[in-house]
Amino acid sequence: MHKMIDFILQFGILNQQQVDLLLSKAQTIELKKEDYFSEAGKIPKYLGFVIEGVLRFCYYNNKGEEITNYFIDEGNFVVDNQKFESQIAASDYIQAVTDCKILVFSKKDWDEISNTIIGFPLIQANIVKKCLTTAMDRRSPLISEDATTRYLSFMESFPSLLNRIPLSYVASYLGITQQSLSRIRKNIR
Amino acid sequence: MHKMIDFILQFGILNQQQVDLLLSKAQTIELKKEDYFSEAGKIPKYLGFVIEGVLRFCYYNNKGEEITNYFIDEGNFVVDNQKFESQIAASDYIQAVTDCKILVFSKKDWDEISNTIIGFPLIQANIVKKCLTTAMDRRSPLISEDATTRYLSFMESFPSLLNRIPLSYVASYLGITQQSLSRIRKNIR
DNA sequence: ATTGCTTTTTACCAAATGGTAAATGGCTTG
DNA sequence: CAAGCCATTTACCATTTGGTAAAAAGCAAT
Repeated sequence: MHKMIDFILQFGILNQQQVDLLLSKAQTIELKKEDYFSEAGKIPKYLGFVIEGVLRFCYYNNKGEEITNYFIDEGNFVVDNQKFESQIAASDYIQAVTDCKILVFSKKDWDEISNTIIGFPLIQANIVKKCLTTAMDRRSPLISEDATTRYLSFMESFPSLLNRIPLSYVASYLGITQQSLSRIRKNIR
Repeated sequence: MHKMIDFILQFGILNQQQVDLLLSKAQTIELKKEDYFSEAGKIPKYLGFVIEGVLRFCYYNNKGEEITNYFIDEGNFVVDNQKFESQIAASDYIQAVTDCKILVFSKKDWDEISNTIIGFPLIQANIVKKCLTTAMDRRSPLISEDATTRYLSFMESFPSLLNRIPLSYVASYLGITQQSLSRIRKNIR
């Protein structure tokens, strides 16, 4: 539980009463591998903080290929930002890559927290900013480099994920086929 | 001037006095093509709103190649977010691609605005969120598609830029060589 | 240990992209 | 108009990556 509070406290100060309010609203859910946290076409129900496990953002492109956009692991918030906030149907799936334990807040509870704790909307906006910036910094270099460099860069971004997620997801994250990634790993060894 | 106010008003309400404060702090600067708005290794001086012209974010990768990361055109804020806010040396260059007219705020003035107008920090955070989300939505699809699709997607993202910026910048934005882009354009015709 | 299932690696050839260099086209300046 | 400069296009071949298919390896259940 406290991991989440520590995370939030990086972005603003909360007193004990406010921490208690937050924790009182949090529910724990468990997802099995391949379960969806939220689905394209549906309005996201929850904002979550990952206690254990790995999730991925993914979607289907024009050609029907499944593309992995991003990974989220322990100690991070997982949420379809724009869509949760405005309660609009999502365009991405958020799927458990491993079994997951996630602390979640419903939209209603989250709004109540936002309305009760002065300054919470700013804290929240700053968390989102941080997450988006990190995502951007990880994702951008993947465009202008060759596949080998992209894979090395992935390993730097997500060192703990390497042996926990299928190669096919990594390949799609890197924008190459699984076969190419396999070949690249062979050459690196 | 009003374009900027309109932009801000999407994210929160300001009264006339607050609008006047903002405008009183804004200075207009002009950049010639290829001038830098901010430079890698230097602390960003300004936060700006582009009145006229196009700028690009770029950096040099390990191999010394110049990579264009993003374009900013009229009607948008241009700022090295994290770095301006925390006054840390930037890692990217922000360069004028065409002659530009930009409304700028110094860090000192911007802070004064933030401290004076209640709720302005939240407005600001929401603007940044919006810009980052847009950037992310434009940038992400570039990874998992072939070069032709990436170019088509670029044209959708920045329709007004096509005939205003050198092909080499677009190519680097798309992660391909100028020659490949030229070939792709030929095939599309 | 064996079976069946899934993931990963290989292999083969086709297609796309990179790298070097030269040709073309467009624009500015004298 | 010509000369010079820069951006863009082409051409050529080497390299990388994709697509299809099969083999190998890992893993779980019996």
